[in-house]
Amino acid sequence: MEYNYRDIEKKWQKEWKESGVYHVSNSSPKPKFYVLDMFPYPSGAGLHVGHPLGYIASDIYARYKRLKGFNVLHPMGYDSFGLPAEQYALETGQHPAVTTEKNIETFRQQLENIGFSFDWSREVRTSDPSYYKWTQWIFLQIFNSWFDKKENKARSIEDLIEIFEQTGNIADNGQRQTQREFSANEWKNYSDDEKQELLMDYRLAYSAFGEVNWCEALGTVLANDEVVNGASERGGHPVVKKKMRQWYMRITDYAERLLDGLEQVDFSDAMKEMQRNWIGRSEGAEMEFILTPSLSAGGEGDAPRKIKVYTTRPDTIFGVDFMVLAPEHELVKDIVTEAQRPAIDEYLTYVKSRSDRERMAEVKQITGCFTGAYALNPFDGKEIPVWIAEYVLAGYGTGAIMAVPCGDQRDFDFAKHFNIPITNIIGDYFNGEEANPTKEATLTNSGFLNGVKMKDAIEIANEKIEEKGIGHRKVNYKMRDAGFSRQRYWGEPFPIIYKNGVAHPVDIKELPVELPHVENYSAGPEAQSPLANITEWVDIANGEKRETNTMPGYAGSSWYFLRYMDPHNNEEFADKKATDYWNQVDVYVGGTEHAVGHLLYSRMWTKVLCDLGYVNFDEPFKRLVNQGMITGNSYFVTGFYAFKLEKNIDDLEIDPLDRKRFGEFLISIENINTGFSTIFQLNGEDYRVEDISEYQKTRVRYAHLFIDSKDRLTKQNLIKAFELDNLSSVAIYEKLNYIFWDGKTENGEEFIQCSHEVEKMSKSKYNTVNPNDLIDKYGADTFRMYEMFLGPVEQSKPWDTKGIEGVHRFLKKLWRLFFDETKGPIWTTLAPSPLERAGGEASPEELKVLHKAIKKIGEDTERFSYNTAVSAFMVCVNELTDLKCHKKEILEPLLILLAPYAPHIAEELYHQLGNNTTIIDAHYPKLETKYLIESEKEYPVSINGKMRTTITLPLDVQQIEVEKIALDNEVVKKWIEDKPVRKIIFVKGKMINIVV
RNA sequence: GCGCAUGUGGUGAAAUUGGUAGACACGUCAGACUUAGGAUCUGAUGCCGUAAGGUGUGGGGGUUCGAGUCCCUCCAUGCGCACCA
Repeated sequence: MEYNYRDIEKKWQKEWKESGVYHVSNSSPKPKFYVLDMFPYPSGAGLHVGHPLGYIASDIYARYKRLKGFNVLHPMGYDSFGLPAEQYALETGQHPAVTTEKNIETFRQQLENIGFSFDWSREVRTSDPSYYKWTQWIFLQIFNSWFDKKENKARSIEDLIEIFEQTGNIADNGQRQTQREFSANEWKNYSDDEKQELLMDYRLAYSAFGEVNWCEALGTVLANDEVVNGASERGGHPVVKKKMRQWYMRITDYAERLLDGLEQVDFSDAMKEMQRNWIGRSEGAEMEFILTPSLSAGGEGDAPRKIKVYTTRPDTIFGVDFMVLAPEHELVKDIVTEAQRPAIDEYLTYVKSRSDRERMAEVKQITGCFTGAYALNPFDGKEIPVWIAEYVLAGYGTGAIMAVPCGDQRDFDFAKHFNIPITNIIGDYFNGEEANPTKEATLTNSGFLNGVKMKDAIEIANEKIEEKGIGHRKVNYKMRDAGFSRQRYWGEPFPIIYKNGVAHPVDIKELPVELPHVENYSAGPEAQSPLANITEWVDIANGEKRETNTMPGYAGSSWYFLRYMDPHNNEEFADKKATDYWNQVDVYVGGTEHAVGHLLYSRMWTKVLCDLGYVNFDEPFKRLVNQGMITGNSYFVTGFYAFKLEKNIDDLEIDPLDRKRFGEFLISIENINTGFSTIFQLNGEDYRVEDISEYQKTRVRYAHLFIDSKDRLTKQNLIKAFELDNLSSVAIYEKLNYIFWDGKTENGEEFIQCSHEVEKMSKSKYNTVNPNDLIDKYGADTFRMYEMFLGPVEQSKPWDTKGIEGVHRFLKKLWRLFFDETKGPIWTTLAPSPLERAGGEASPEELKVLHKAIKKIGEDTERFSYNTAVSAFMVCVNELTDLKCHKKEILEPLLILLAPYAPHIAEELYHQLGNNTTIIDAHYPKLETKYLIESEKEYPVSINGKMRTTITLPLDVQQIEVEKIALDNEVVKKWIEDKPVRKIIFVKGKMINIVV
């Protein structure tokens, strides 16, 4: 009987599905365990080999925990709202719901092929009205909350209204940037609309005018984490700043708790560091500099104008040589002198003309302009010139800085560039060539701080600043409130209605606010969402209008892990009993790419829900395991070559989603023989031969090519490839005139040189491998084990199918322990001959092999070291083969060990052995250490730390004299002959070291 | 620039606490069985050397009886952040 993985896998997948063995109940006497995967966005591309890595890892863990006697929640669902589906709809007119449904089917089929143990009865889809009803409901809870800084938690907005009615917001003490301060009486006299407007400054979900990241190509605003280097993360389209009314999550209020919470969770240091970095906490002081008297606000008697700055280094106050305002700073127009006004206006025009992208790209370029105004150093009264410059950001701190050129490189460069004299306050630490940000220096030229070490001076300066009443200590965060609205169709509608232009929540009884059907997905008037076009939906009675924005992609994913606990509940987002029972996610497996997006948002939402009493835990994920990315090999062409386009790239029919990174367009040539992809990169412009030299890399997509050499593409081969390619995308090439050469080489052959680069696997790079192909060839069990065998789960690694044969061989070898090709079943429950012990009783060697595996595999599984666990299986099967062990007593426990890794073959053989229940009902084999203990052990003996020989001793020997060892060991005898022995060291029962 | 990782054979990688470096697998070589082998099995395989032996975990230095592991320093690669005051 052969190992027929196709039939076996099909049979058991069907069986598991029909019997629902993986369905899990919310009540069980067993302890609970929650193993969660980051649910996928069902893209049209389907799964590639990189996707399942984390799913397999978590599935192994879930299956392992079940066998260990836990009630395991291991669900899966789909993050089915999102931009790509809508972009696709725009192009094809297909409703996103339809394409999403289709994509989910593909995903589901691919996932089922791999044999996961998900409880599909708990599947969630964020685009399902019965799901987003609760997304909207949670949004309203957040909308109806404010953050009490004294209690450091969210509270109901009703509580705040009560406070306002009693004391107004004066007691608030300027903690919140509100439109105005008011007393209780004033509050009571405000109209309802005014009250609502004021409350908006407090709500945790609020709408406000603000600068947003506007992406014209996608027709929507984006959150900060969705913008990478001035371009949209998805699609790589340019992003500009724009003032718009938007919804926000007041995540900044949770900055401190999001930081503190990291102490309690088991995330990797890198992940924690990334989150800390994103939150960007810094301690410092805010202080005011008075502008010279001539610049007081109005006439003689008015209070002088002040510039408020933020600094983390108040100790350097005497080193301030100039001040810089962000060009957008509101004070600029007031303080500029007549003489400087033309220069300033010119500079402002220049700044406005520059996109964020340019600003970021040209960081090194130093620009700025003197305002003509001077500020006074509050301690020594020195006059300090005030400049404006791009390098100071309006959005951070106060939008103004005190510049200390001897301590800050940017300030130093600026001072050098504009010839501003530099004061040295750090003595020898400053060499005049570059700034030195040290804290070790002893201050000089620093008034009352002279002779004080900078480290200590910070505290002294802070005290002095507060004492003089010119400022106070302040903690700042880089993180901003998260933009929460999108001008798109395919997302959750806001449960918000405008009455007289004031936002009101929809009555909870009316949820969900369903997404209406539209015929046309293009933007509404004035860059509004497509929903704005459906007037019959927008306009309710009495001039009331619906909010037409939709929620961003991270809305639904910020709480889905809670919905799995009670997915069919129509009364609540989840029964409190269910959330109490399942509690935190014990193990969360997913990629690092969500470090600052999804993970922060879900942590915040959980904290809000916890503050409001809906759940009992305020960190959603107890332990996070980041699977590494599986990278693909992309081969780049590095020689000279050229493509000439007859048409502008914009006229080519290319899926816009594939046009990553600003119109570059990608073509890959796949070498099917070797499994490598060869990729060229073609800039998205018409270009001619002479332009080529500046392009180091060029990609070509979609031409399938058969070549023998993996580093050489000949011109002829490439032409052949274009001819051979019968994919639809060939259409693109028919519009291309390709010319490429160089290569004048040894034998005059024209060729293109390739170098290869390892990058993230993605459809647009054409370096993906579909798991179905591998499963078809080797089976799901082989695929699962191979993905784990590849290396540590947490590590990124290039995909390479070379080693898969080895894993497949292992499974076949395992099969042969049970079946002989000709004889059929060969396992024994009774001794086959009188010479062997009766009853199938296993020998000590066999038991040792088994229990060694139980120990090693159990430990490895526990710590997610799956690659070494797979190795341990191989060792075990090799040893059993050598021992010719076919005893059920040994083989059955081995199958249970194997079941998490290769569930199909384990299940099949388990049944072949005569079991009638599925393996899920089995118990993980108990480790009997007694089988591992030996009475004697061979110890390595080293002399002076160098391994020389071995010696066999009884196990219980803790100490031994050198002379005794020397008695029957020639090597030791020789070594100690004429030398005095200093000491002998017995190391942890592992080895013996003799020092002579 | 700042922060965080990681550097071990031809390749993917093991080595849980400082204790026989290279488990396991790929690849390669040799052999067996075969009409055949892209099936299966056996053996060899870090490097230098016929061998004895020497040498070896990015480079240099240190601690230790003993270092892949700890400390210092330099180098390389990857990831994250990036005018954040």
